[in-house]
Amino acid sequence: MRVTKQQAAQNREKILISAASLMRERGIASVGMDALAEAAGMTHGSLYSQFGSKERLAEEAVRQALVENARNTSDVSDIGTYVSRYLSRKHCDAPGDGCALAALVSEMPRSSQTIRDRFTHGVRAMIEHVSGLMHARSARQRDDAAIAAVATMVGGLVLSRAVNDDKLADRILSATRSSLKASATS
Amino acid sequence: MRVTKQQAAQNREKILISAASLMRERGIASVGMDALAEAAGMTHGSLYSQFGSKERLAEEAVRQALVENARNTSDVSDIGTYVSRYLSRKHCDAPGDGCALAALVSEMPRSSQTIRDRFTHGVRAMIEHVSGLMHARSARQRDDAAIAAVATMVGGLVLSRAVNDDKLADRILSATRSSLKASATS
DNA sequence: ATTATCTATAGATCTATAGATAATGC
DNA sequence: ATTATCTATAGATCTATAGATAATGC
Repeated sequence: MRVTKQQAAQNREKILISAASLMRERGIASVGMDALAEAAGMTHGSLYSQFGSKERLAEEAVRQALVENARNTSDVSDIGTYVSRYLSRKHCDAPGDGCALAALVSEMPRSSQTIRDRFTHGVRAMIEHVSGLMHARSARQRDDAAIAAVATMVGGLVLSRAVNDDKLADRILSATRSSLKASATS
Repeated sequence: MRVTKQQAAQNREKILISAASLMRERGIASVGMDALAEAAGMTHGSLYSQFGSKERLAEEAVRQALVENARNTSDVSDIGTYVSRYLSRKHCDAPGDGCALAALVSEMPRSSQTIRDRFTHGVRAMIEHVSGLMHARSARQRDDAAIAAVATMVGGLVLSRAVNDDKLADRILSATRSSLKASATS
């Protein structure tokens, strides 16, 4: 049942992409190798021959999710668009395709150093992106404003996903959006 | 090995308090009944005779954690103090004694309805408390400002706990603190 | 007699590995 | 000959239950 090198590389990509999505949806620790294998359309034995361990697969899947995030937001060049997209119903309802920081942030205190390092790098990347969209005079002020904006976006998104009431979720999204837009114009 | 009714009630309290703390530290799903029993100084069989299932224990432990939160913040009557305490190094380093919303928020999308209902109630309670400390004219404006402040606090805290770099963690805490204090005086 | 707790264990699930299979790659 | 994948299974862990124990509560 051996496949071509090319096919094996494609399978690896497929595993990574589906794992990056599934881990954001269900959590790294909570999702099993069987579920990850099924999502990729293979048996779990194949995941082990490709990655060796769940930890290794998780490391690569976190990298994959962060790369997807960077790619999906690279076209955004103004803070209003960034905030509107991030704090949208669509983003709220699609954790598997959404921000890896919001999806994985709570697991980081219990994650390995390698995974936390990659996550931390992703946090810095998001802060730098948002900082570049800020209008404050000094770089320090822009960074501080960006950090606060990132915290508000991540907090607003995870809270809107957590609550068991759609109206409250929408209220959280709209209140955080308008707060960020008000502070951006001041 | 039977104990008095009073002792049994005390044991139940002890289990609840240590479970509320351990679940905030390690996550509801990630902590096992053995670990919860050990933390309470009992065997896991005792936890089952007291609560029947892990789900039931988790439901009560989430309630316990939210009650503790309400009690710990009931004395705070100005927004500056609230923000300073919430976004402090001390709070960041003590998830087991800290805000249940920040500790459990990411698990809620995968939690039972009962647990999510209690969590949602806790979110409303925090918003209402913070709203009462806001200076805006209308109730609607105060609520919106409170929601945004809660999102910034929760986001800032979970991000500072997640990153693998103490300097960045401190920067996140201080930037979110100053952002919230600036918006409170405007 | 009732019951809070403990011990032992069942059954499910999870990570991981060994060995077989079958097709590629040299 | 090498290797990507699959099958079968080991070993650990996790939730849960049955039955024993021993002291309370009526």
